[in-house]
Amino acid sequence: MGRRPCCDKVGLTKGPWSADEDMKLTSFILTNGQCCWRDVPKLAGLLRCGKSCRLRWTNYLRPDLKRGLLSKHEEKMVIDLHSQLGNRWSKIASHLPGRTDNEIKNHWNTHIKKKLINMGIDPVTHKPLPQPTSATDQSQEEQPKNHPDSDQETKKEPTSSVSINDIISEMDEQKREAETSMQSTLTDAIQEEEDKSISIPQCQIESSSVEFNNVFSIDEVPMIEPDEIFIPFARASSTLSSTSSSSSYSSFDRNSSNCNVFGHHQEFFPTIIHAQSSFDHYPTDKMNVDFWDDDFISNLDMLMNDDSDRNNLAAVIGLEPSPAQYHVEMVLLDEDYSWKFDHF
DNA sequence: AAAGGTGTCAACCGCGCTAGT
DNA sequence: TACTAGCGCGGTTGACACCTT
Repeated sequence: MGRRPCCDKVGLTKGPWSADEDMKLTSFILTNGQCCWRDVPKLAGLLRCGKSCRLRWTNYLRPDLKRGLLSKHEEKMVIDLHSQLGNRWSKIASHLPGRTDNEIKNHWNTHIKKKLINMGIDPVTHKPLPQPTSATDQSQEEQPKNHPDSDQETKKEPTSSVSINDIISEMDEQKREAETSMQSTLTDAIQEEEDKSISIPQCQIESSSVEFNNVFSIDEVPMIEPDEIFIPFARASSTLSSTSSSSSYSSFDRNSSNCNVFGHHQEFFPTIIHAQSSFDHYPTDKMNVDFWDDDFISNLDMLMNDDSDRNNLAAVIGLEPSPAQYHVEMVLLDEDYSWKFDHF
């Protein structure tokens, strides 16, 4: 037996809300606060059911809502939270002030899901797809969800570094040839850069034990605290990776939110960004500063998408501007999944 | 310029959970 | 304990905008 309808639908308006309805509802809520939703339409003079009023208010009229597309760091948070919480959109939304569950759900279904699939990552499990280009993989998202449910949400399935390696090594195989050709030129540029001392206040500059090999395991990547995020400028060459532990690391000025990726150290690519992003230890208010600053993200985006920057970069290191030679990937790793950005 | 296809997102639907009686 | 009412959630739909041919 189905549940009784929340209200008598006879004579009630459905569909898009008019400006007049919005105004009535808004002024009512602002004057009286949120009370019993069933009574709201009656008291506000609306021919809507209470449920519709609640939805309209929470998803659209609430004054604290952010409008517009999710920023990159919000998107990243959504992905990370989804890997931990599954399709619990309201839980995810609670970590993103000003965003609604509906908005996040829509964004997930229309944007993020496709991105992940294109990256060869299963949007349900957040693990690499077995055969990323196979058409049959598309159907995987139709499979029953295997997210941890509520009593399991803190449990994490161990990520298989081998499967991640499979994907990455496959990609690396493709870029190895191109990288080889630029290796000798890069060596000179890198040596020159290593002679410089990069010192930026408040920036976490440290050597990394991570080896940026063609194939790397996330097990080899040390977890760091969010406030210790650094940007290692690994060379776009596997054979140069062994020098990364002694190389300089560029980073960005946390106070000014200026990223120095392009300002002074264009010789190097940001290859790996690694952050422990357990939100249990990473309160939302911290997400608005430091690493996830929009300026920083947009600068990275510029590097990854702007041909002129690539060409400038090529000029600096004395190469012909050919995107194929700079097949650089930016990988963000988490305990549960790896997230590959576009590589150019 | 028009038609068809695709993407986006606000809104709806129905179920589950919880509090009250 | 059983039932009801209300709310919140996730899944789905449909209208509109935009894109492609």
